[in-house]
Amino acid sequence: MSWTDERVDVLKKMWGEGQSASQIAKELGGVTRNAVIGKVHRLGLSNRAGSGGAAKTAAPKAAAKPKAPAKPKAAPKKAAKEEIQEPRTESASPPPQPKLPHARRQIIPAGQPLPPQPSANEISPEALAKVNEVEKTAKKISLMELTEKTCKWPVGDPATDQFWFCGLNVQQGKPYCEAHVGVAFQPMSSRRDRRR
DNA sequence: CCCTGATTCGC
DNA sequence: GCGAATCAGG
Repeated sequence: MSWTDERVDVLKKMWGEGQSASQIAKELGGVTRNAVIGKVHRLGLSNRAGSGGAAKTAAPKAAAKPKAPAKPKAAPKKAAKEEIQEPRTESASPPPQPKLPHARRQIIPAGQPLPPQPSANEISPEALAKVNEVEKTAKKISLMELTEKTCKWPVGDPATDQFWFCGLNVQQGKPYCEAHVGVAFQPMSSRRDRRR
């Protein structure tokens, strides 16, 4: 596959939306995430920030990279050195789309085998909000569609057909997606043992 | 281990 | 220009 206009377009769009390189690669098909990233760089839109910013996983790395290759697979040539990078102040990036802060609380029929919802009053509002968001965009997969990589967070009442599993990509290792991990695994904070 | 993006460099 | 390999961080 080559980078046709349309494909580049999709790339730009998705990258602008904050999609990950791998996601974009999957979407486009025929390319790996490396290809996507490489293209992104060549297009000059490496960082999605731009405004004065604070790039979390980008900036501070730009420097010399003294490799000590134990695998002389390629002759370590000294490539042209990039002098000083000019932090262009371009603002061609599309404005982020803040979701409406709908505090829509959905009353769940409270089955029994509901996920470990630790007294839903001490969960950080942040996490809850996030979960609510997620449940809107969840893939809503069935039991049999669960895989090692799908969030296994159940939603709805198992007794009704209004039941499904989140199905989003799991956070890594964990059984839930990031959002659900947030409410499922509450750190042991705010749980002060006021007893006694 | 999974994932991310960043960089290098042979092609 | 392209992207695999690699690096570096979470």
